[in-house]
Amino acid sequence: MRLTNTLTGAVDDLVPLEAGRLGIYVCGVTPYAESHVGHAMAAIVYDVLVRYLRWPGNAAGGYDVTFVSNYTDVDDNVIARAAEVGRDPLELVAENIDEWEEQQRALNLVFPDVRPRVTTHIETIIAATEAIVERGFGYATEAGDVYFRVRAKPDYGKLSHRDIDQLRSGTRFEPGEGKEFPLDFALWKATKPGEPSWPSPWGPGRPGWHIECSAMSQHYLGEAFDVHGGGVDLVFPHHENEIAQAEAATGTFARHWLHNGLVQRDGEKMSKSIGNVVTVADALQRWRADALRLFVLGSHYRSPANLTDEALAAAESGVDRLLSALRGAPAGSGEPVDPSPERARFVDALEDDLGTPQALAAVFDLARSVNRGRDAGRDARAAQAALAELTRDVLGLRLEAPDAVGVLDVVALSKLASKHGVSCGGSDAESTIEALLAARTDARAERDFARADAIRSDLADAGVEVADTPEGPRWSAGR
RNA sequence: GGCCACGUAGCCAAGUGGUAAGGCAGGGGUCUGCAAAACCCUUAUCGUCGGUUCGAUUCCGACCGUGGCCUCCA
Repeated sequence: MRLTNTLTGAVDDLVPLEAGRLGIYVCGVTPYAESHVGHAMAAIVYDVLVRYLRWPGNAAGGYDVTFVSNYTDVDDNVIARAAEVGRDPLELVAENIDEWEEQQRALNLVFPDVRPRVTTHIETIIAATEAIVERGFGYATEAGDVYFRVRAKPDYGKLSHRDIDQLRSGTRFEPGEGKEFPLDFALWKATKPGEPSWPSPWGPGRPGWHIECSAMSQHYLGEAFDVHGGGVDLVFPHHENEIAQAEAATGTFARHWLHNGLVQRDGEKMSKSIGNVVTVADALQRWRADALRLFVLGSHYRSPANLTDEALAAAESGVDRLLSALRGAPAGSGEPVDPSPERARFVDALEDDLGTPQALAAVFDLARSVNRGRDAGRDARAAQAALAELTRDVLGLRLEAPDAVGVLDVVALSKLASKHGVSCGGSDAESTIEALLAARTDARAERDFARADAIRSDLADAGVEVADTPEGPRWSAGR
């Protein structure tokens, strides 16, 4: 598989350090506030990457992937936010993590194998900081802070492709207290009153930003590992600093750096100041998880994804299209529909820098083949199975018919039954609907289309869509 | 101000030195009692202006526009 590597600026082959195995670390969220669709986009991108890499159908026959993604559960943002709302920082964080994990389930995301948190890896982080200091890449101040010595690392800036001089000019890096150089950044921050802190060789304090990711990723994946990912906004300084730290401590680090584009709302940056942030909770309220996923996968992961109501409506329709192609599996006769051309295109697309838009095009073409074959009375079962495999296993779509009964109003339905003079066999929604449909089928047989259409339209008002098929009426509940 | 992306049909979005995937929406048709779904047909010359080339949407330059990073951020 080929993937764009920010470090080299090229599309590089993904060559595992150990044959058949891959270690992937993705920067997770800092759970100081509600998660937004940007987090969801990143999560979906790396979810599909991991699903694809594990999939036996990929060009390498499937990798054994270890997927690690962290929670930075203590940092400046967390502390500031907790103070703002007058809550305990760790409690606030726990709540946001719980909510996000519930949403991850709703989004059908594969959980990382390890979800390390800063607060449970303080020892690891202190050890990494000590290694950096011992090797001369870090220094402690009298105040009990520890800084990374940027000038000790001549290749600092190699990820974001900038140099130290360029960074220093034209910016407002403030020479912090005790810093040797304006660009030096904190590995360890001495505690301030009211902040969570842990004992360390430099006194009580807490980890700086950046260090948790280099320490925890190496802890779980080894000093050198395959892939490190995150949003483009993390390239500098976060990932740049991670590289500096990890290489300072161990001489090696991640080989392949992946960065996803950011979500925009109606062509504008999503930001709290503009007030256009769409939270995951909002999004899940308005759109199906499958539609959100289809929306994200419809543009290349490195491009910005412009979230508009129209784009999501299109994605919703796209989901329905796939859903209807997966419905029913007539055996048919004659030449079976062969899914292999689309399957090959799908694999080729993903092999080439995770080309989900083209993979999706192959999927939609396969859906058309299924429908076409089915209309022609051919055996479309194999094609349908392939479609289900590609969409569900690899792209992580659920493509389940909506949970019918739960959302229906039983009382309204039984009123309908009496309106149409139908007695139902049971008191549940399902049997009421069946009874109404039976009455409609009778009406149609008697060519009483007025009555048949009235039943259909009343059911539609109650949220039940009715479609006539050669096998008889089929109903489904809308969302 | 510095660094870097992007600008493709009504909307979203791929892609290529030799006249442009897919989705949604629209138009026409088939099927249906009528619908729905499905199927078939149909809808672009690729921001502007120059340059290189036999030929550019694809390469180079300028300009305009949008976005990202340089400070917290997926």
